[in-house]
Amino acid sequence: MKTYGQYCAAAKALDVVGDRWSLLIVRELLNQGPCRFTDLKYGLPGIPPNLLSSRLRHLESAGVVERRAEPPPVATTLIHLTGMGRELEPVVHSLAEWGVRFMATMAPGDVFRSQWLGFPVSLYLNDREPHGQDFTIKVDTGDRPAYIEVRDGSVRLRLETMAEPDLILSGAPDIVLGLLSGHLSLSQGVASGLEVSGPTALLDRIVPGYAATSLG
Amino acid sequence: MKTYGQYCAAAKALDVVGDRWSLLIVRELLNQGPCRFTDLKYGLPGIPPNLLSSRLRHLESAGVVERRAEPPPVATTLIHLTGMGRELEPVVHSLAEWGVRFMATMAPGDVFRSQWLGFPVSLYLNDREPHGQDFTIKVDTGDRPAYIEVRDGSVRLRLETMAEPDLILSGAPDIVLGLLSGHLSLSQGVASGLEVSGPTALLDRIVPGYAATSLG
DNA sequence: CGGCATCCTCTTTGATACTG
DNA sequence: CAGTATCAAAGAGGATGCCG
Repeated sequence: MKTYGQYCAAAKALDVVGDRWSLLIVRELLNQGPCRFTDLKYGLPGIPPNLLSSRLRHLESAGVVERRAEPPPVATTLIHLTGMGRELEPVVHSLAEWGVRFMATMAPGDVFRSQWLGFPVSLYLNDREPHGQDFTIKVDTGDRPAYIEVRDGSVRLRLETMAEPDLILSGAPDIVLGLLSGHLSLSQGVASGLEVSGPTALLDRIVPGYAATSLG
Repeated sequence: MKTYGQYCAAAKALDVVGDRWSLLIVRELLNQGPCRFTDLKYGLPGIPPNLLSSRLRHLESAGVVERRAEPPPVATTLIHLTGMGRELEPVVHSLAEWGVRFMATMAPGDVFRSQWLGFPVSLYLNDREPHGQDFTIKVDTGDRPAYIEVRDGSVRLRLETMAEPDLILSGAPDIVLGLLSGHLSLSQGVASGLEVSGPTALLDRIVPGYAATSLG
């Protein structure tokens, strides 16, 4: 991309990460951690491989990402965020926070990846009973499963397989999101095809307005 | 721009404001307030008018900006940010905060506009003596003058003409910025062509590390 | 496979000129 | 002042091929 040629901090930032796809590459590395080329491609549905390649070279030369040849058992090079790259987290998060307003309904053709649940989880969920028992919720949306881990008073999204979840949520991404954000009650979710197995009272601990909506 | 087709909050946000120039248009409206087409064009050096026009239409249909026909004495329509548009402030600010690292030197050919001093002012300057006397610094960088107003413990950038500033700073944008950010001492600034007239001790009140650098 | 590079078409951009 | 018109050049998107 051509630089803006403006001596302004915001324009200089966009000179580096303002190209199409660039901030989404950073999003993937923030959500997934160090990635192979293929992992990035999977997390960026729609990107042509030559563009991914070109963007990575640009971000690498700008010092946002770096490649490291990993020792066995990985046996490939992984793409990491540098310190400078991690400092883009506030940018990506504020964008996501602004963008949640468009998530009410899923457009036809929209693709979903489990790791994108990270934003709603950190935005909406917190543990109302920080000294209660730890628990785990498995979330299945058609992509690989993700896990909401409630532990030591914090709520985190995990992408690795976790044994014996206490609750399993299964359904379309927008329905699961509606439930987690408190915009949909459990009964509304179930009416829209959500399947729940396990003690639903656990949701009470972390979902905003859950008590209210479950009464209604 | 084609939508990313991803059911992800960050991608949805970029579907709306991810086009080239879009976030800079928002930057101008945040810094300048409601603008005429021509004011925007001046604050976005390098933008072709058809692109500005096209972006404004897109942002308007997305609900980020709106046009309002102003009564006399304005006698033209002004472009305003909507509430949704103002909520992009954290996005633009976090971008600017990330981008200040590229401001150490001004690239040849870079254009500068006074209103862009708003970011460094809110990022770097605060009043160390909130109960001291109010004062005003006029900053002249070749573009129209801007004023740093220190009043009631807060430091703000003003773009309207203000009478009788207590101090006048005059010099190239990168030198003025170096001084305001504390990366340049007063003597280094003067050695680089900065002209100062008035009681320089006032800078002590608001510039980070000023005491240290003025000693060194 | 994983990690790109190539080719081709289509859209967007940038620069300039022009109009109500 | 507030745009639209025109046009060349650059970039994006999609398919496919190569090479360890």
